[in-house]
Amino acid sequence: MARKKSQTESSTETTETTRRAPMRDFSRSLPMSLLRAREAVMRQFRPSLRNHGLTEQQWRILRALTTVDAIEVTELARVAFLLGPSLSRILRDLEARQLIERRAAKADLRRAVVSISAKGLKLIEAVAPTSEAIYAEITSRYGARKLAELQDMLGVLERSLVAMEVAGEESGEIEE
Amino acid sequence: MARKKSQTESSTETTETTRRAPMRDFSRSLPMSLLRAREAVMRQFRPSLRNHGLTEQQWRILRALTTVDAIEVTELARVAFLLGPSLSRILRDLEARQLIERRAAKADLRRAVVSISAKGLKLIEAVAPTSEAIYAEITSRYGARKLAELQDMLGVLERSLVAMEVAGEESGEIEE
DNA sequence: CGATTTCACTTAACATGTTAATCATCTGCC
DNA sequence: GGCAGATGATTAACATGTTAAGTGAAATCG
Repeated sequence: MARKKSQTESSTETTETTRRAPMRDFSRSLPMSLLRAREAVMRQFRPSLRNHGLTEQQWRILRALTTVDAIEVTELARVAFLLGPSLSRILRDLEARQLIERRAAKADLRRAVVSISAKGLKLIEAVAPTSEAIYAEITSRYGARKLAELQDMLGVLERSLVAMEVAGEESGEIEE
Repeated sequence: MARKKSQTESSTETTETTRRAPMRDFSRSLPMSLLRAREAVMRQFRPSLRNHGLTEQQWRILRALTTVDAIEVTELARVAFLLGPSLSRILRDLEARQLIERRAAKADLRRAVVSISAKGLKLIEAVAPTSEAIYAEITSRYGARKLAELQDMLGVLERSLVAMEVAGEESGEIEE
């Protein structure tokens, strides 16, 4: 908890003008930096996905399904990084479009097991070339080594924050 | 693409086998890395914001408004990095809650000028200490220098991609 | 001027993010 | 076996993301 308030005070003089240089500090916050970077990346992919009638999340799910034979919904949510409710809706739609197949797990009827269909695979194969070309272009422009370094730093950040959450819970704040 | 199919039977311990190293390449893509990192960051802030009845976007807007006297909607969308329709809805709600004030520009009745209200300022001041403490904690955990380097790399990436878009348009694809 | 086009929003419509509640099954314990 | 609590998945409700269409005001051009 010990935290010295050092650069938190600089906001007074950062607001030197209040009219020009609109919120330099704010737009440079970490969440904003990450948001803008991700948006800049996705803006490259969205048109191609859209041409094939897929949203970004639908693509993530189908893409994930190509790497496994079948997978339970909860596990799919984890790998595709979607919350349960979003995944539920999307799976319903993808199933209606016959891009995926779903069945109940024999040993536990609560669990649903999902897999990609032949039609879904065909769709993926139609989109993949463009996507990979875009990804290659990004890698080329930014630099493969730099890109790897960036992703490494993002991974470290992610793990730092998970550790931070754990640290915050080990007191007695599990009250509800 | 090649991934050896293990087993999806034996539901109980399938979780054991399947959860290790599934789709390594996919979950390591740049968009996923950025998404997970940002989510890990925002997960730290959301509870505090929620306690004050604010969403992330509402906070972004109010926070942006504290750095200027008044600002036009389009410009606010640019700084807070929100699309017009989202901003329209949020401004409507914030205005109903009397956290902001809105008036038409004298010189151009199409434009609306927004500013934060006294009530909005008070709310910001109530939330800011916690937010800044969290941000300081993140900075401390990850390292201030490393954080600055990360944000710099994100900025470079963003500019690379903008340049990439421009390059894609300079042929004749401005057809409708 | 006056019609047309452009511009600054705003609405509409649909998909997802987010949290809470619901539902069905499962598990542990008696 | 049966019941209370845990668990997997879905549904509900509201907020935002995203693209397209609509609205009113301003700029442009004939």
